[in-house]
Amino acid sequence: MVRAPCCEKMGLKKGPWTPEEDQILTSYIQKHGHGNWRALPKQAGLSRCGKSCRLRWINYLRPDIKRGNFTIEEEETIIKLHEMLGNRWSAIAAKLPGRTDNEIKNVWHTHLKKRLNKPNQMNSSSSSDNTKRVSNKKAKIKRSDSNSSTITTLQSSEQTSLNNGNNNLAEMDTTSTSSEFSSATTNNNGESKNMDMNIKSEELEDSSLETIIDESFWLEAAMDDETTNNNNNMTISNNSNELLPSLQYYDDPLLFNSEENLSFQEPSTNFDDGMDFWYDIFLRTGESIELPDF
DNA sequence: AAGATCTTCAACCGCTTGTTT
DNA sequence: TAAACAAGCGGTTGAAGATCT
Repeated sequence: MVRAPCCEKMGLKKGPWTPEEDQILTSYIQKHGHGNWRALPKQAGLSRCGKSCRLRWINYLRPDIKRGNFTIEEEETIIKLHEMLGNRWSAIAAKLPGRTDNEIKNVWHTHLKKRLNKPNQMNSSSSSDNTKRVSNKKAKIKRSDSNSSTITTLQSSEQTSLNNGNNNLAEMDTTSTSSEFSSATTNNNGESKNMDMNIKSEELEDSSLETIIDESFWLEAAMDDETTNNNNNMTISNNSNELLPSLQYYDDPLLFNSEENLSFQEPSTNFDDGMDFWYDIFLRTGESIELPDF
């Protein structure tokens, strides 16, 4: 593919947009829409490349853009979705109406990432939201290629701490920059399923939270967090066409609220709907999920 | 008060993906 | 089928403002 010449070589303007340019772009799109971004600047009379116009419109001028600080709920959502989706900002933005991928990316890098890396701040916060933030920090998505994805989980260590009152990550080699360990989960038939957990150095930094936070914290979190209300095991077929989860509930009333009735439907193979489905499953179970090929 | 350092975020860049010819 | 094109995505940059020393 031949790359389109950059703005500079075309003699087009770069850098911050002026209010006049904003006005021209806004009024043009309101009148004519944006059929072809490449042709738009010329037709609108702007000395910008189409790419720049598109970005300005999508990230700033669009009428449905939500302005102002992110709410706690929005931050929660970003954190949860980031655990599932990783740095797939556009996919995360799709779940937050009025927010752009760029904005979410910035918020993640400037606020949320730091916050999650500072357990003291989370514990000292007056808001219970931070408790949820940590307790929800159970899984990460691993998308090694476009055909397969895995939501991996830190819950095995968490589970150990809850069940045994022992909060350590004994199986992890925290001295290496990239470690692997496996956790065995049990399916309905009592069979174990090994789940690879590829922990990169950055993730290790995050997972070290679990080693710092004491047992009582996790007990509180378990009581507080909806994701631990249903502490299920899930059987997942290797065949992506047969991804119907089966559930096995723990008897522990502390961890499982039997009042809540879980029901499942056939997961969609459409990415957005499918992600909704698996995200919901993930929230309910906190368990690793191998995603199908959407 | 002023310079240094840090933080934030709009914008850019290069690459990938999807569509058209 | 391949090339060309357009749009979209995520990583990165850099200017401006805030905070620190």
